[in-house]
Amino acid sequence: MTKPSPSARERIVAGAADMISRRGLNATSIREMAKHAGAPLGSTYHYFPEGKQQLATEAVRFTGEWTARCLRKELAAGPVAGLRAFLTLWRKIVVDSDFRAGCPVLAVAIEEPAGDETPAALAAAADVFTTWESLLADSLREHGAEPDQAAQLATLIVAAVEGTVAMCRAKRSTQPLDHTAEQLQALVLATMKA
Amino acid sequence: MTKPSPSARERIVAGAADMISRRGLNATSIREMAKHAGAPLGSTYHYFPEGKQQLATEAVRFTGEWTARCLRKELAAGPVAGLRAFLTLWRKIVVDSDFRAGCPVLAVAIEEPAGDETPAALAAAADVFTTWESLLADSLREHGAEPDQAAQLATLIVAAVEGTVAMCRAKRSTQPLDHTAEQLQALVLATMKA
DNA sequence: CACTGGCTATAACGATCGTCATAGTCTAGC
DNA sequence: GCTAGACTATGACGATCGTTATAGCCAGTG
Repeated sequence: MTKPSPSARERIVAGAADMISRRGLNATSIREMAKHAGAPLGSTYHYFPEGKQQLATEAVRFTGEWTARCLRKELAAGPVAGLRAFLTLWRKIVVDSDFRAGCPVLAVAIEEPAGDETPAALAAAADVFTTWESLLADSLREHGAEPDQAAQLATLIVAAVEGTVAMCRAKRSTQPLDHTAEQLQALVLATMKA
Repeated sequence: MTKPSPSARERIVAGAADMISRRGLNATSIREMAKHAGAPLGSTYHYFPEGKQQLATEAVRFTGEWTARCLRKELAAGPVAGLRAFLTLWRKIVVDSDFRAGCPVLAVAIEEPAGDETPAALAAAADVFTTWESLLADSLREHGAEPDQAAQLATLIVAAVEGTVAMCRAKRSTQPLDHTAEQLQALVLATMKA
């Protein structure tokens, strides 16, 4: 059992998530993903026999789980801490990339399939959004929020953060994140108190 | 004939905005945009000599102005009415397209340029976001909101709506829009009252 | 009438796409 | 050593991309 420092497969998935978050799914070629991960093109189809759809699906799930893990850990200290961690996580991605990277889940959610079937990657994006919402909503409920208020606010948080990250990229400024952070934090506090 | 039907140029821009909102910028070819508008490929480069970047830029501006016009009109009846119109506008686009269309401004904002220069289309997207925010913030201020609260809330509204539309597409459900609408409406009311 | 300029029609350019096929290399277990 | 299977290397396939070039049509003006 070779025990890989990030195995080639993992490197490809992580790199694909990064590239998709910058250029979008359709604009990122499999050749570039392979090169970015230092892997040969042939390996890509060895690890992901279903091709680009499979790779995109795994990249979405990878980002979703990584973020969910971070969220889960910080939510132990309460919804406000979780919210702050969520915001900090995306702020770091935006700033570190000089406003060039965003959320690969959003990028995949926005591009329609060629045919009319629902691609696996889109379904994976929906799952990721739902997971994030559930984590936030559960924590809010545990801290005194009304059940439906908690669900609504969780949706608002996820949607607002995704939208804000995109706005920061367009404006090449973190001001939108500052605004959204203030408003969401106040709203979470108010919802918990009620 | 004053203007028998939208001119060929306008049809191309409007069609491009629609296609970009469905498939993303990079996945929409100029050939498809021309065909979708019933125009020959040659005409595209006649009307838009700078190529795809120019067409994308005009599509973003077109959507931005169309939406701003709608927003301006409804904001005359106050921030709550404006918010409701904004939400209704995007809900209609999502539902009428059977969850296949979204916001072309967001789609353009998310895709990085090939080189490292800032493409005109991205700058246009930033302008559109800023315009929408200003309309909302001004109206909020006119109705009793604190100036910085108004700016923050305006950013939150635009970001949340953009993100929510994307979530609705992924989930193939309007529930995210319902959640976001409730939360934002309550927040606008509370901000005005304060 | 000829002419001009906006628009169309058609074909081509090199590049790159997703995918597949095939042969070669490496390594673990017998 | 030898073989099986995991991985790499290489190259090709048809298609489509953004863009350009060139020739043709067809109003309106003189």
